[in-house]
Amino acid sequence: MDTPFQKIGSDKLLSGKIEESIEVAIRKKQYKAGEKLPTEGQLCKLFGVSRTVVREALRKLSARGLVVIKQGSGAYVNELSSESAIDSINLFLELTDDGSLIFDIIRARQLFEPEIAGQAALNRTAAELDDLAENLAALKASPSEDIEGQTVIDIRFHSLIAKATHNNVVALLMRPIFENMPKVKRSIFAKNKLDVVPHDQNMVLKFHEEIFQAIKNADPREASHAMLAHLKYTEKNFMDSLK
Amino acid sequence: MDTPFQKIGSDKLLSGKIEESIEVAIRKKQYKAGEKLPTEGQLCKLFGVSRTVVREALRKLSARGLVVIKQGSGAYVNELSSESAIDSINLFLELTDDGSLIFDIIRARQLFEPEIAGQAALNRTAAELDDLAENLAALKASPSEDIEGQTVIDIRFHSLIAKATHNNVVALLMRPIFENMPKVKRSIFAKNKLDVVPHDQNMVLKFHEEIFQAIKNADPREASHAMLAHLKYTEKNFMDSLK
DNA sequence: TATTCCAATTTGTCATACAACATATAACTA
DNA sequence: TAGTTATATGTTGTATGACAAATTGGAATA
Repeated sequence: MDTPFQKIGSDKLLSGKIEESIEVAIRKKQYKAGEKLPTEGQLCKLFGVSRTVVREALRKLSARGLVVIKQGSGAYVNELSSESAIDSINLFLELTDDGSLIFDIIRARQLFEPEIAGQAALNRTAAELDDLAENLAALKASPSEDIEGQTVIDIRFHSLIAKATHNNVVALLMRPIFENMPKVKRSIFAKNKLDVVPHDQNMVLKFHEEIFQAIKNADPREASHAMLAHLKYTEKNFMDSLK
Repeated sequence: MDTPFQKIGSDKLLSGKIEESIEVAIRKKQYKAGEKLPTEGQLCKLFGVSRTVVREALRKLSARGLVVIKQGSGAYVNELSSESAIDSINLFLELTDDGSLIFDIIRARQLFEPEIAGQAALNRTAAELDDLAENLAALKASPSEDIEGQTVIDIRFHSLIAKATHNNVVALLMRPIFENMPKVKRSIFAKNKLDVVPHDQNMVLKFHEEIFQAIKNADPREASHAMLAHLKYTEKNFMDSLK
């Protein structure tokens, strides 16, 4: 029977309480990134619990990417990389994929990336333009049969643009989308003859160059437009491959 | 000294290996959502390790939201909610916030939400229109001093529109943005007199109604336009509060 | 000074015991 | 019989002690 009452100290388990306690300390930056936490033994005394409990709490924190545990050394507050957060999103997308994930990725890109390109055109620095130019050169130099390599370069191109918005939230949220691009690409080339590959590489290069020029020219409308054209082409390519 | 070689069995630790093994089984859907995993004792025999190791592996999986452990009962594959993934993103944003988070949130919304509103205008169902109408009524009925309550309703309005795109990726990625809206709102009203509150509530209501009408009329351009106007107003409101 | 070696510290794993909780079965009561 | 209450069993939670494996820092050595 359900009652209208909420659970109070919802995490009854000791390991949960200790996990939370340490997490709060980290969030309050009482322990800074890279800093060493007390040893397991010290934590046992501090909390008055067994080593079992402390270890399980630390394991949970490490699973969430908050701390890194080094055997023989200690537990350290993680130099927070976004990896665990992104992985978490990607895991969720993969497990809940009912077959629509690839389509959703393609459509999401069309919604978001044109605006991102426009914003990048307004905010990009000279250094970021250099990075983009270097990326174009890499794609040009890539052997046409190396699809995996081209995909890596392609992802980097779009990631660089997202970063050039100078908006951390945008750059972060786009990463799960970019990291799923290989799935789309594999699905395109899986059932296709290899003779279409060089053609595709040239087309991608052409689109990337247009986008780059617009961003270089600080022309948001053109950047947005070029990006949308690029993504529409990718979608058409994908749809054709389904037949 | 770094070597060019990658680590092979990167997770040397037993608990890590077992965690990965169970994770793979779940990803391959050999264990479906809600299903019970073998007991700790059985897993010990299966992997030939101690209970300590098995328990730590299960703890890590539970910290990542893949399994739920119930004392006295067993470990179950989690009906995957997106909560842990979203929490993970929010934690990262909070810990890496250098003061620009609120600004990035505001700008990200201006980039993404107009397009989302446009897409929602194209794809929304009748049921989704009903939900939106209900949400508008709730905002209208909300006591003007209940800012927290209005914020909850506000978040739900924008979440409903994101869902109405029928794009799971879009709906998921917008959630960290929406869940940070209270920070913006608190910052607006923190230094302001309370007499501006009713005015703001009326303005928000007006914008929401415009957006709703456009979505109802299946007019993507107008929906997008109304959404942008709404967000520009919010930004202005926020900027004014900084003085 | 620079290197090697060793001892202390710290985390990793194992084994055992018991407590707390959940579940199914049996016994009991109306 | 139906419903409730004990009871027994299985499962997870916690504690303790022991030893292995890795790291670290200082002592011994060249």
